[in-house]
Amino acid sequence: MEIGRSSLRKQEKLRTRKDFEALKEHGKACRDPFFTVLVRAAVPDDPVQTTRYGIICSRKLHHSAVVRNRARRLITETFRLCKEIILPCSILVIPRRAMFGAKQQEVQEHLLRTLKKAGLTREKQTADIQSANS
RNA sequence: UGAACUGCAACGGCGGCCGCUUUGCUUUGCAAAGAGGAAAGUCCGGACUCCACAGGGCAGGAAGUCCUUCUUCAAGAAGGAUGUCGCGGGGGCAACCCCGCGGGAAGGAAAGCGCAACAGAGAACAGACCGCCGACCGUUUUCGGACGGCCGGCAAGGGUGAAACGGCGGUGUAAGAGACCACCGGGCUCCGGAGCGAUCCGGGCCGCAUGGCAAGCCCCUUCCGGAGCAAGGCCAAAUAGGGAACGAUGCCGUUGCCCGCGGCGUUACCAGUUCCGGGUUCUGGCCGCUUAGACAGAUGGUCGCCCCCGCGGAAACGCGGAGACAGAAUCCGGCUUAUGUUGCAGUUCGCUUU
RNA sequence: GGGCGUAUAGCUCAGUUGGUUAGAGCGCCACGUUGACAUCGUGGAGGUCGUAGAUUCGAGUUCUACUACGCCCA
Repeated sequence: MEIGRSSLRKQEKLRTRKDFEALKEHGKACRDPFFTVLVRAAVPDDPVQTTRYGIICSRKLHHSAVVRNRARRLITETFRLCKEIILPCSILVIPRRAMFGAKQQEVQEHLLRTLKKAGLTREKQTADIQSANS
């Protein structure tokens, strides 16, 4: 597995209002200085077992659309680069004000640390693959 | 040559790797296209769509000097002109005049209504506080007059105010006053001339009687039917089958209101029209929808080089930093607001040289 | 995206056709009353009227632009 050679499709995004409401109600919250993450393990009866993500970046966080767009794009890019080492689940990321102005590497660092805290990274289970690739 | 301000124009360039949206094709991929001057605020106008008509009146809204051009329903933009206001300079005792530069929601104040606090005697065809003058009475007297009271005349001086009912000099008078005169200013539905026109110039008349505010009401001229892509059209699914109004001098729609116009039918259940409620939902899909065209929302991430700045260095170069304001959602045009760097042009100021 | 509305004391609101010093209730502070508290009484503090510009002699009020907050739509 090599990081940086993956694509994202529409199926990997949370698209309906039901998905967002379910995550807001039943998701497990993990807080970070950069963002709040709501995670929920994949539905057992779902045969696809994909990792799906969503972002909430409302006008309340920042009035400038440019700043909000950059936050969204950085998070999307981080998911694209790191999706192979994340277990199948639904992730909802809500950026916080401290994240505005950060670089992509910093966002990736914070997101992986938060997901590792939640026990959703594949690092331990696939340590041999990681070492073999590196 | 430097600084400040104003206006206009362009916005980082190239390449590697990974990736996103749409379209097309010979479909495990390839090719093409992919944010702005403000995309913003939503302040205006138009296109477009619907409301079975768009007709009339009232209300409401927008614009407002003149000419030309662009545009053209209307707004709006550019250039020039006129008047006004502000600043600077000059003239004049002053009122005011002349010249230069600059500003813009620049119609009408003798159609009418309204307002002007406080101060001040008086604030709109006003006004006698301090004053000036005269007659009479009283006291006093150095016989010039002074003081007090009362009656009357006077808008010249002081003082108040944002604004005090033309300015200045003279004649005149008891004192004064456009009461009268010269000059200046002002007004006129007067006359003549110039100009397409706003308007200007000259003459005459008016002694000056009606000054300010219309981003107060209002009047005049021109224009505007209403709502807006969540407009609207087609298809599908689901829920409910509940409540209210309506029986033609009635209800609903059409514009806020009226007229007018259109729809609804008579057996009171059913059915119908409209409204409310309920259900579904980022409306379920497609069209509208775009040589960018999304519908959890694409136009990105990272690396290298060249541009810009700072430091070190003779240089090559090394290190660090910065590239503003800001992201389409039916489209187009205008206005306003946010803005860094570079280039060009204009104005003002400083320095140097001739 | 489109169409509207509001902003005045810590809170909820008044403020007339522009006019002197912007008011009311609750709250707050001090004093009195009480052994102490509540209640009550007296007094007081607290306002760049959301921001800036314009009109005017003079803007909470009129006009323009901006900011913040809120409501509606099929």
